[in-house]
Amino acid sequence: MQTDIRTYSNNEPLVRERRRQIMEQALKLFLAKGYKGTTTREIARVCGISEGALYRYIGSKGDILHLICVSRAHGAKILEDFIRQLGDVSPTEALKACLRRCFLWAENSRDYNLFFTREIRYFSPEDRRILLDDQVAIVHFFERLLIEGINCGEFEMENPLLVAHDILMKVHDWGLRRWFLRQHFTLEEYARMHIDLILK
Amino acid sequence: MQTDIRTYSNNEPLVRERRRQIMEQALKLFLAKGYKGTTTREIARVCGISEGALYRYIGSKGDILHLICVSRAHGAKILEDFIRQLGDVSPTEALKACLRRCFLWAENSRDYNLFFTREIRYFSPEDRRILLDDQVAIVHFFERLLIEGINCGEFEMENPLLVAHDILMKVHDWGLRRWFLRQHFTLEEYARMHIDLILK
Amino acid sequence: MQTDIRTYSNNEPLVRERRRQIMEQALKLFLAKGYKGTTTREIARVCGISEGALYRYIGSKGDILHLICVSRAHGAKILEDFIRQLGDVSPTEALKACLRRCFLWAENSRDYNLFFTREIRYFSPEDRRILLDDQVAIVHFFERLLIEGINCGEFEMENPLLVAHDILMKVHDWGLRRWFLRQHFTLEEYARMHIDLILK
Amino acid sequence: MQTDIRTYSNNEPLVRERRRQIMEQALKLFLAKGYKGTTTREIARVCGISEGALYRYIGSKGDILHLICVSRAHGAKILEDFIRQLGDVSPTEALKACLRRCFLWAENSRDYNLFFTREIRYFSPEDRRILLDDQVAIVHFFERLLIEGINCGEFEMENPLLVAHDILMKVHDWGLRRWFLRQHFTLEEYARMHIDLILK
DNA sequence: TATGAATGAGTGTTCATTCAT
DNA sequence: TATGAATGAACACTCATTCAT
Repeated sequence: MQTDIRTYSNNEPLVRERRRQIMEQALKLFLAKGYKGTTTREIARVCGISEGALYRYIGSKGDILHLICVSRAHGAKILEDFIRQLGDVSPTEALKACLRRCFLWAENSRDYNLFFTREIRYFSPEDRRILLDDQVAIVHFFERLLIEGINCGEFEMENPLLVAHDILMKVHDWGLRRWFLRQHFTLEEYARMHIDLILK
Repeated sequence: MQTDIRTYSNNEPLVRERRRQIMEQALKLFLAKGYKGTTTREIARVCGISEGALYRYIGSKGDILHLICVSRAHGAKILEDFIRQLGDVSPTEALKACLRRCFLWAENSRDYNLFFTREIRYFSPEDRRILLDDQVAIVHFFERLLIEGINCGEFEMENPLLVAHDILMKVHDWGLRRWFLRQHFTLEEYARMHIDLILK
Repeated sequence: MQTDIRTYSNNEPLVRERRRQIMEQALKLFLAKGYKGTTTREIARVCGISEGALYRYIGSKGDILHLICVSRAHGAKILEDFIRQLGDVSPTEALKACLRRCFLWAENSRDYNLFFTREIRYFSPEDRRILLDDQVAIVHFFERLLIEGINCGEFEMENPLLVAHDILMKVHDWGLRRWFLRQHFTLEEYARMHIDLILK
Repeated sequence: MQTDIRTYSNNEPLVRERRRQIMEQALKLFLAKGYKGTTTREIARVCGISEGALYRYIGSKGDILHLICVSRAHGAKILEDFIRQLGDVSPTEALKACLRRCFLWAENSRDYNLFFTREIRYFSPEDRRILLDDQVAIVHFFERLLIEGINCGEFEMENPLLVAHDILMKVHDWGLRRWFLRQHFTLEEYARMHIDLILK
């Protein structure tokens, strides 16, 4: 029974910080060797703590997945916050800015997105739901943006949902196929070119 | 030790056929439960053979990954063969046909592509190289096609490599994000819309 | 998942025999060191097999408890069978014979009874039910015998249930406090004296 | 290493009181979850102290067993004290009173007796000796009482040791098989009936 | 003196691989 | 050749005990 351990000092900043460290280190290992291919011993070692200490901060190996999930499934929220701060701009300007922001997010969250794509199977059903819902929310965020632009007469397109999905795909791609893209483009170039392409 | 087993009856058609069966059955399990989450016992059972017999056809569990790799990392080759059979057509027509062929391939190879994406880390460095090279070859195949079209004056674009990469991305996407796309499009619709989009 | 192992050759006599051996050896260890104090490693070692082999025959350490339970919770049945074979005798004779049989059972099942008394906590609720029910059934078996004798006028007693319970208690005691009783009585003597005492 | 801790403030009443508390609380847990099934963390928590503080009062988990042993293996002494206070009464009266006292002791010490029976194996050999010696002393206490009565001509029996042992057995039984007996008798009834039975 | 984080050997269990039959 | 029982190192996780603060 480890639950008692995790609850009685649950919110202390020190514990939260430790958990963040564990999550960060574990993610690196998971990316390099796979979730199943990584042992708790290795996680403890790269964190510089003993196996026993590891279990002071997590309840089980699976808990690390949950920590990763809750700390990173916020793509849609980031965009919503971003557009709110953007103020009153034309749909074209808003789309451009959001796309740039989204590519930046993909760059920063590259490891997480890669991990979610690869290891989605090992997340709990609830966490899986959260992860997928975030993806769907991002698509619908861009769809709304596009529809607004269409209504203003700034864009013209047959199927805004398809284009919105295409955007998310490009964004992910920067993470997933970076090994290839990096040889040919910087993020700046890649983002600009795709923005041009989408806006035709 | 796998080498001694694999050498003594390496080319017999029966052995090759068995290996294909094992690979096919194992892949299904790997997709459902992950490579590490699948036991050799399960593989033997779904193949209808004993655990001992399994090791007559493979040298180790990892060998199955190799079998999957060599039997399926042929995307570029399929396209080359396809275009050869296509005969003498305009770049636009060739591109359209190749795109359609490529979406079809993505549909048929969905499981394999998904598997490669998720479990790439468990492949040997050599096999990883083979897999990545095939992806690069597909991109360059489309790049050549696009450049040909530009030279003929049929297409016009800033960066054919970017567009070529975009194509591969869309193709993979049909497999990877099928759970979302299927709700909104059929493969036919999706292919047609993207072909239109690319050709503007 | 070990269940698949246990099911496909479940009934083969060899497997059953192995299971019996494991149960027997494990019980010895459990008695000497307690259920929780005994490791599966030790069980495997005294059985002369590897840890992996152990799990071919049992699904978990707890399963051994179940094996012990089903193989030994038959005290009431033994008595019923015994009295059936006894044929037509007077209640006094029947009681005498059954008491002797029951003391013999206690002698033979000493380890099991001791184990049940000590480790009842670790049995599953279902097995616990089975074990307690058997005890209750033995008490009621003797109660019936006593009531019969009372109705025939052969015995005379205030509360046959109390006496029946007293009998079971004495029987168990031969097992539980043998270290003391053995110094003073043989089983034969002990049984005879208690039979006299009960029949007054 | 427990010795150094226990020696330096061994006799301070505060320390002794703490130890008593720990023993009392730990016993409750041991009874509910078994000795091996109870963690030192749990013991510390129910005592309202930290894990580190626990080790100021005990040297090891096993020490708690010793504390339980020395504080409770006094059945014979209780009876000796009781009979001394009883003054000058007939053997029959003395036996009756002692039996009643002993049933009461069994009722009050039920948890301890149950614990000793179940977990005897985890006690040190020395403590085991102490516990068994107390049992033997109780039997001999009653044996002496019975022999006295026989010599006075008040009782008549073949083997007073057997009867003495039978008494202890009945006494324990009230604790061990209480789940069954409670359904049919109160302690009062049970004691009275057995006293009648023994005195014939 | 008291705390509770840290330790690491040990637990039950799994599974790729081997090998007697 | 085929079988499946056997192996044992490795896994996720636990807990009595220690020790810096």
